[in-house]
Amino acid sequence: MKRKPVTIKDIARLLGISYSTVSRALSPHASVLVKEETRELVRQTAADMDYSPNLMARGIVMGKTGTLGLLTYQIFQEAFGYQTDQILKAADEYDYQIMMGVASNRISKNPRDDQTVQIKQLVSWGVDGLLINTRGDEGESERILDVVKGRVPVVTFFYSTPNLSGIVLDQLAEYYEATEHLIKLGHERIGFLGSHWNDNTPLSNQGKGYGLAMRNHGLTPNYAPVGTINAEAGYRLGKELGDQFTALVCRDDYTAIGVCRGLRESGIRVPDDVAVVGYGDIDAAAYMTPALTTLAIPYEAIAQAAMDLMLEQLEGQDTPRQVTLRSRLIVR
Amino acid sequence: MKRKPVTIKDIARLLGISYSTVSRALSPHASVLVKEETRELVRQTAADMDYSPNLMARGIVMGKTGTLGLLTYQIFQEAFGYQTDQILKAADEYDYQIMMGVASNRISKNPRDDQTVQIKQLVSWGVDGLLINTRGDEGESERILDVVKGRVPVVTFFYSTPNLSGIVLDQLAEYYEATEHLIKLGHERIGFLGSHWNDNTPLSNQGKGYGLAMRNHGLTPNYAPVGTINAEAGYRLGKELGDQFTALVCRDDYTAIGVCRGLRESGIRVPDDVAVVGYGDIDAAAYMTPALTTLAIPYEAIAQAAMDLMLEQLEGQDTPRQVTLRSRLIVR
DNA sequence: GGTCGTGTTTATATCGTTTACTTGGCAAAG
DNA sequence: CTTTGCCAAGTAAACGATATAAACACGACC
Repeated sequence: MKRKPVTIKDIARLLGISYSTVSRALSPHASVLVKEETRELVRQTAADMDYSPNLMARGIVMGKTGTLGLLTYQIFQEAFGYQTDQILKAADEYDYQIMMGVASNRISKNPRDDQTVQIKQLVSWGVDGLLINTRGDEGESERILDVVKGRVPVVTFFYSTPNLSGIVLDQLAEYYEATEHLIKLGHERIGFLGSHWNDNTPLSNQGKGYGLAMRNHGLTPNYAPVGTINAEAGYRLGKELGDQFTALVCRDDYTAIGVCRGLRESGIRVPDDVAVVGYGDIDAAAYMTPALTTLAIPYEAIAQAAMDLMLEQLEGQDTPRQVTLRSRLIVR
Repeated sequence: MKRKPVTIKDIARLLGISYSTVSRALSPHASVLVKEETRELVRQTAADMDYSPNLMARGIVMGKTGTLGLLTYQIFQEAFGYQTDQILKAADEYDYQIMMGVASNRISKNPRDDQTVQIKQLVSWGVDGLLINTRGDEGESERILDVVKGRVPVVTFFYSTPNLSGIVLDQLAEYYEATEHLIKLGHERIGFLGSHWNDNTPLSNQGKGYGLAMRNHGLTPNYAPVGTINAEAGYRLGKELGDQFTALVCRDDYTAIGVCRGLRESGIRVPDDVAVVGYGDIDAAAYMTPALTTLAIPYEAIAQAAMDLMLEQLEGQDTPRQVTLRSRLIVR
């Protein structure tokens, strides 16, 4: 029972005027010339008829849509929500709509969740620009460049992408600070739960920061690999660790929460026997017992900076520029 | 330096054939008749030229877009991510794209985060249907009906919307079960942290279920109001409660986590002195100490059912139908 | 050799907009 | 009384696709 949508022509026919006049009257650009009287009449009847402009038609003739594509992945993490919320807000500030694409790790019938496929989709939909939450894997930058092919401006955020404008989180510095914080508290046997510092990927910057801090203070770094980001993985690890460490630096809050639980189940007290540092400052982190010391990601600043870089490119600037931001250590 | 996008005409010109042939060769509908040889040639050159179809143009002439609008709010909650992820998956299964709109409670310069404004936007973008995460506030159903005006099929989920197809969570039954669980454990002084059972909104079904269970077992219900869903609110409440109760039923996991913390700060042991039940089964719930007993929302089933109802309507069926689902009590 | 059928391609209309270009009025100026 | 100028409204050509109907080969058949 789908009702045929009301078009500009329907309004014109009803009012007995040409449809270009209707288009003009309804135009958001106030500069166009229409008699105030007819404009008011058209606006009124349009509202009465429940007219809503066909944005596809508008987009096709104007060559732009006022819409930015936002591409993320691993949507089910809390961090995702915070980041997206801030980006929506920042985009809104400049009158841009957001069209979302999600490239998960899920295996789908169609390979739609592939990052490149999602990018193609968004470009095909005519977005004016692309905001991409990078995952930091090998060759990501080239892959993005290759599929976008300069058709739309791109701004990435989270992990560094050479040759593309983007926001980078200086995880090396962040983890250096977090590790040093633990060292200053007197800890010596500090472990790191995440990617190895010798993997030459952006992901390993966490480990690099940790390793650097350790060595700079004459301590030996020691890491345990963690694959996926969830509490379960941390939990299993925590049960195995025993009393090997007096402090642990984790790749994320979920891992941290899991590891706390795992340790406690092996009779180790947190934070008395082992101090744990997370990453992300999820809502639960502050209120769990014990409260989790963690690094708070500057979601709002990231969104702001990303939007700035995007507008810059939309206005013609086309040499890529990187902005570096830092998470704040929250000691609890 | 935005490169002009390649169109079907560009390909036709290059190959010296008419552009309708190109359109046919590139058509996803295999039924159209083109010589296999030319089809292959066109496909190849299209790929070489980095052609990507303009989905707006396609949508405008076909009268449909293969896209469903997904409208949510309070995106920063973990539940949102899980739900969205499942919906993306279910939609993908039937070859539908998702276009997201987010109506937050945020005050914006433009009233874009308003539910009705978002719906209008999505409809203007030509979505074939609308999946709406309801918030359960007064008159929501009428508001949605009024703005959609039958232009596209609608399926809601979470809170009941009369006259619209939708998935409803039977929170009354869920909270009855959770409360009864505590009663069977021997608790008598059980408090409820959420909306009052006499508010005549869908939101109050949690409280109704709790209240009913209490009275059915000869106990007196006792509730404390909680406004926003976050740990902070629960925390403040927890500090005030003292040893008033031996068990607490909460409107959500965040509140539960906060209240645990608050109680503990007033010297009350959880779960020894007070048992706490949450709602949502967020990732941290299972691994915090103590592990949180909670109600797990059936995200996947909701997504599946929502998609079923949507397809039903897309195929012509237009009498609204409601599907009721239940969260599973997870005792920890 | 003309008629027919079959398999491909091409011309053309259309979708709902915007916009450059015309046209029509009407008052002020020459 | 014609010309100029200006404002408002109408005409028509895009935009990038799909779809329907018409044109075109080309061999088979009577």
